[in-house]
Amino acid sequence: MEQLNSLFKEKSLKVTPQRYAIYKYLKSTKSHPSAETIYEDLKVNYPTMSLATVYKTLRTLIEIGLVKEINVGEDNFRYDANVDTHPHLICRSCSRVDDIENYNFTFINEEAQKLTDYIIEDSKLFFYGICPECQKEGR
Amino acid sequence: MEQLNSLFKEKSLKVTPQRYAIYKYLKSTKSHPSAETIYEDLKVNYPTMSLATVYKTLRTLIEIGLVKEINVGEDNFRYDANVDTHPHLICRSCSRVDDIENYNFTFINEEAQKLTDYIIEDSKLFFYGICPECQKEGR
DNA sequence: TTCCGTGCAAACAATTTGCAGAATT
DNA sequence: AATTCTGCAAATTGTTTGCACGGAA
Repeated sequence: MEQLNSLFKEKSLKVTPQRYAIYKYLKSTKSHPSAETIYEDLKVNYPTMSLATVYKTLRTLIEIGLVKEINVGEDNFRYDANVDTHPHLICRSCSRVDDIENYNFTFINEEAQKLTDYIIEDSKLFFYGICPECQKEGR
Repeated sequence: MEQLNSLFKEKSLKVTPQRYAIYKYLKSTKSHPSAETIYEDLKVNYPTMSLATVYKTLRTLIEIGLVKEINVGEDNFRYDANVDTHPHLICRSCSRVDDIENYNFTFINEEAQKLTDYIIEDSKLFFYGICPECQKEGR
C-alpha cells in the first residue's frame, strides 16, 4: 500500500477509500478478476461503489504502472496487480487464470530481440490448457 | 484455399463468395486486421457484404481451426490466418502487429509444462515495443 | 425441396463519458 | 478553498442474435 500512497502523492492523485479498496483487493488475490468481478466483490463492503469508478480507478492504476491488464481471449479484460512480467496459465475448460511464478521467462525478450528490429520492452505470455481440477473432473 | 474447400466439405459447410473472400483476404495479409478492417476492405469489391457476416464467418473459421483470434490489448480482436503458433510483435506507438517467423518458440510450452500441473496445449506470446518505422520517426 | 448462409436491424455487453454533488488535499 | 473523485445515467463501441429472403446442394 506504500506504493500506492507514495505514487499517488507524486502524481497528485487522491487516495480515496474506493481506490484504496480496489488496489488492496487486487493485491490480495491471484484470481485475475474482471472489472465486473471486482465491483461485485467490493459492493458488499462498499455499497455505494460504482462500476464506473472501478473502471476509472483501474485505468489510473494502469497508467501509473501499479496494475496490468490482460485479455486471455474472453469478451472482457482481467486485471493483475502483480506487475512483474510473468506467464499466465488459462484453463480452456473452466477459464481460470493462474500464474507461473518462480521462473524467469525474461530471456525470451532477449531471444526475440535478436530476431527483430523492434525495440522490445515487454512481453505477455499465455499458456492454454486444462487445469488440474478440470483434469480430475474428466473435462 | 484447398484447406478451405476440403475442410468445408468435411464439415458440410458451404463455400460462399463471402467466406471465400474473407479467408483469402486473411491469407493474403500479414497485418492482423480487425473485423471492421476486413469489412471495410472487402466492401469495395463486395458491396453487399455485411459486418455481421464477417463476424459469423470469422467465428466459423476459428471453430474449424483455419483462423486464430488475438487480443493485443486493444478494444477489439484481430484475426490471423497463420494458425501455426508464432509470437507477435506489437508497436506501442503505431499499434501495428508483426509476426516473428522462422523461429520455433514451442520449446517454451515444454518448459512451462515442467512447472505446472496444467496440461498445456497451446500458447500465445506477445512482445511489446517500438517498431523500426516509429524508431526512425523518433516516437 | 431442404438446408444453410446472408444481410439487415435490433439486441447485448463491456467500457467510457458528462456532469453535479461529495470528498480529499 | 481549490481541486479532484465519485456515482449515476447516458452514450459509445465491439460483437452477437433473430429472422426473412436467397441460393447452393
